[in-house]
Amino acid sequence: MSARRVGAQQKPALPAGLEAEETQARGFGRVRQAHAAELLEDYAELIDDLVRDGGQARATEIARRLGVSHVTAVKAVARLEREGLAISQPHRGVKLTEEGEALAAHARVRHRLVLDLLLALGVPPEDAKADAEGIEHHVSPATLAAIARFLKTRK
Amino acid sequence: MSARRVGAQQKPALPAGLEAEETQARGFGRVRQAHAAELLEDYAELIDDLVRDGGQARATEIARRLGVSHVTAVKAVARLEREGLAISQPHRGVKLTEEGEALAAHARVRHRLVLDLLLALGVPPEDAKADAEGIEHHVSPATLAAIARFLKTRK
DNA sequence: GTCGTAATGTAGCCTTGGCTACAATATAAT
DNA sequence: ATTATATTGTAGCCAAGGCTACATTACGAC
Repeated sequence: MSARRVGAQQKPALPAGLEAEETQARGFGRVRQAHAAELLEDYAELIDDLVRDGGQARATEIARRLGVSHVTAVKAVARLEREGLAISQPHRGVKLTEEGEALAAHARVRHRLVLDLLLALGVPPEDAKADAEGIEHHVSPATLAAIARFLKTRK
Repeated sequence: MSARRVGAQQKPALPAGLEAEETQARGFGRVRQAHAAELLEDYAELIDDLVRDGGQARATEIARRLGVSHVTAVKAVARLEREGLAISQPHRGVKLTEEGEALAAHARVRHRLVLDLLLALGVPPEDAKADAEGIEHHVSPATLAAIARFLKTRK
């Protein structure tokens, strides 16, 4: 929730190599929004992983995985709950709501595709994994589709 | 400047689909760091563009391009100065220091390569531009090299 | 049942990146 | 010169994402 005022002042020449202001501004706004969503997606994805894998996702475990303090994890989970993506009970771990699961599923697919792309390009697995984590959140549906296409034809 | 405590507690089974904790935590830490650097890169890149193109980069113009208030832009420029990446004088715009230019140059190359990759994959230019903006900051040297290789063989 | 350890919760603080509103300057026109 | 207009600067506020330190609560052993 930010990025208003995509100001349309007077702009005469519209110099060579630069995009139109509004276009550019919109692009950056998109990035900022992606950032805001990122955290939720990361947590949802991880919680989903943990639940599938161990039956439950505890705040402390989440914190460990993410490399943050448990407080940070708890606050993030609280935010997930606030957004209707998860439910948690004190000593019984966190669960995703349907909406949360949908988000996680989506994130998972995207993540997988990005990772596969990087691997297909010959990026070393270690780096590919790390980069995919950051990249996935900035992949639009259009790009996702393109990646899928690419991987299919090459497989 | 964060992400300590990459906790190495007891972990027995190391369940199937999940990475080792530390590895995973390190990955996320990397992403967080990338985020911190992002803003500086974006500003440096843009300032460089504006200078090349119009001879000067004014705070207001930067703000417009980025779609933020001038205050935000000014604060960011202040941070650039603090980090030794730029110098600014009141009504005479902002200039990059050598270090700043190096950063911008690096960012530019990366940006270009990512964009070219997306275009090569057949992503519509509009989306490619927007996505590249977000993706570029999460591309490690290894991935960058892989992209360059890919583009070369395909050209 | 008590007690120790691990999991959660709370309080309070920091930095970043945003914002609006208002103040102060420059530049440029008339 | 004086006045507009545009550019910068300042103050003060907000939410997010982190942290440490300390308080509380469950669970399991014994």
